[in-house]
Amino acid sequence: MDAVSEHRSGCPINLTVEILGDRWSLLILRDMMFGNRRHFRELLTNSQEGIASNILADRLRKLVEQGMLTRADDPTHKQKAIYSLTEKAIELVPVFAQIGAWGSKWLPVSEELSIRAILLEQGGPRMWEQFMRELRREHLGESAADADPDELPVWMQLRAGYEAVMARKAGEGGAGQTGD
Amino acid sequence: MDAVSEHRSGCPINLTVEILGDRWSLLILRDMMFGNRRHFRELLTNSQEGIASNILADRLRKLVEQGMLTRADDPTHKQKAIYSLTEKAIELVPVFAQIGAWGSKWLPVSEELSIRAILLEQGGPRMWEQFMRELRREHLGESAADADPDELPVWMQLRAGYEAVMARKAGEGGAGQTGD
DNA sequence: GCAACCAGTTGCGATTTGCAAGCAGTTGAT
DNA sequence: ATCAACTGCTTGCAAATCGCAACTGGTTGC
Repeated sequence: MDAVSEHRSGCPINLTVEILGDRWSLLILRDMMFGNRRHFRELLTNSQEGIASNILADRLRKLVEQGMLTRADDPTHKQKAIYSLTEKAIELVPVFAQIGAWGSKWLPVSEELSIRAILLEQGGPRMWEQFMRELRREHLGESAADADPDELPVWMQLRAGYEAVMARKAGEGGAGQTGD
Repeated sequence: MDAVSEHRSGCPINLTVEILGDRWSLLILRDMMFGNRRHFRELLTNSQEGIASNILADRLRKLVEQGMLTRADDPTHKQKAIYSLTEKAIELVPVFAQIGAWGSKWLPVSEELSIRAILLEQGGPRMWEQFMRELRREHLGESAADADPDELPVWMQLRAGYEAVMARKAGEGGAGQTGD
């Protein structure tokens, strides 16, 4: 995958697989999009799936190379790096929505980890667009001029859904836990 | 991934990645869905990306294990095996549509290999549903009772788009090639 | 009878993965 | 000023996976 571009084929599915077709890249983007992680350590220690630090470093580097992420210094801490989603990555929201819907239907998901996918599916393209606007504001620094003040932000709707499930589960008997 | 189900997490995105997150599984499903490949050799020798036979055999076995495909003997040839998409796999059509749309927009696709993705995107959920009905008829043996006789089958629309691009390219100067 | 075709399998070097530990710095509290 | 905790990684290494090439046992059509 150098400058002379050694791709296996020019098919859009294949080219996407070449970028995202491994066991970690999509999960990192998911955590940045839906879990609001921006720093290396956040991604490392809050990872549900337990990514290793060398693999995280490698994937972040590749995602930056591919134009999916940008890396910037954190002004509050000389050693911290802030990773941001690019427009290219933000436009994966509909892909995530469809994958989340499919996975929730066909795979043995846990309720609290799939509620957000289900809400996003139910919200449809309109909600996806709204969520992408929120991500642009957060990651690309765009203004909130086009924001609809009457609508609850999508990230808040998703968090509320997650917390409702957790609260119900805690009440039902098990010892509940908060956290993202 | 045994009976005791050792998953990294119950997140729908993660579980999907565990099944499809490699460099070949999605491409095999793509070729079966959009290229109408049903036999081992078809998948092997017509693969745009050049999959190796051992990897193809391994992925087919895993996809059958996961309930994405079924394998049956071909009555016309004692050695031939017919692979069919299951409903679980057919319902990946919207995922493919979104990935194809995203890839076509952001990656260096070739026109003739992305025209089908673009047509599928433009057709929207209505076209995806129609295509899924066609796949159910072809792979699950469902009746064509619900088919709309006024509508050109999706696979035919996609093929027509592909051939139109190829014909134009051939006319424009280069030596064109047919083939799927 | 024989070439072509069928779905894979085998051997093997190269690459990738994943775990554990370590590193050179920075920060904040004492 | 000191020190523990935290920062984004890097390194070493064993295990698993990948991908190429050759090969297998059997079937089919001519």
